[in-house]
Amino acid sequence: MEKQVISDTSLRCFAGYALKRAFNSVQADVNATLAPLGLRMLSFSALAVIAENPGLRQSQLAGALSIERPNLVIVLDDLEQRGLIVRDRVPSDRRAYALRLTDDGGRVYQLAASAVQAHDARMTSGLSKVERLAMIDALRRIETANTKEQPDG
Amino acid sequence: MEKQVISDTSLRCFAGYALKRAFNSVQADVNATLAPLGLRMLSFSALAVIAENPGLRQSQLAGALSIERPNLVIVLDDLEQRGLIVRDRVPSDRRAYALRLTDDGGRVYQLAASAVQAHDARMTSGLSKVERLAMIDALRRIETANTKEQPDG
DNA sequence: CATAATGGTTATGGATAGTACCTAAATTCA
DNA sequence: TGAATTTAGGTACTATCCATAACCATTATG
Repeated sequence: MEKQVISDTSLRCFAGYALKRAFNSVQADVNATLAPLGLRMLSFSALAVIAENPGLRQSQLAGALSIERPNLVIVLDDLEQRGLIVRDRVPSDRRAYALRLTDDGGRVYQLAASAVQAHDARMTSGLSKVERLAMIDALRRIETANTKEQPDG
Repeated sequence: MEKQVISDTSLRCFAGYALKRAFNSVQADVNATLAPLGLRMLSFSALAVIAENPGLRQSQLAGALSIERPNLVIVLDDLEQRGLIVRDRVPSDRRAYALRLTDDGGRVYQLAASAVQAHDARMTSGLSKVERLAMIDALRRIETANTKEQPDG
């Protein structure tokens, strides 16, 4: 039985198809990278933004990560139970929590950041520095292509 | 209450983060584009590859789409029930099915392809033709970055 | 003080992707 | 030929990701 080659030319010309395939590959690799630390793509992203913006609130974090608030709750529950973050009460607003990394969370984040750095370099090893930056810039423009910017009142 | 800006600089330098954000945006838009036709990203991709390779078998389609066989079954069941594809028996191998579009499936695929074409143009409207092609090429290199190519026996 | 808006949560569902396992049929090989 | 293995398709189940609706407590608005 000959393994005849299947073509997908009509899909290959779509940016979205290339995006999907590349993302699947990257996601599988980054999850494998983070699994030993008990993290996933989303929980690592959460740690990174908390590390960079200590004291931010959950809704701000959800906004920064472009996810809905309910989805963040589960992620933060997990990180909190494992002692990587704390939800401090905000004195001025008793509804809100101020998110911070614990010392342990900071250490885990540093380890994870190094691992993700290596992962990212590996995934983009076929690109020059210029190509890599151009691609990131292009992706950013795609991300905001259909973001209806409503003018501030 | 001032809306303080949350930064994600440490994540923005990762190609994978840009990829994830762009993909989420594109996926939401393409699903909204295909919803009126009763299709999703995956079922549209399946139609496209079947249209381009009439008579191919399910395992070949799964391989072309880089998904596992069980996940394809549900997609094909749906397309078959709606009369968009047929599973013809292969005389030379009674285990296998030859996948083909019906006339109706061909028409729906043409409509969907036009809609996706417009969607893709909209998503990449912020890019020049050269930038767009460079990005697609870069994404392809990322996709295959960690694909261990095992030499044929 | 009544109403609306906000922060966080719960519950739920859809889309995606993976593994384990089953059957029928084809292939390999002793 | 006949047993063991492989392959094609399918079933069942699970995990992740992301979204919406509805809810409670608190704060802001009028």
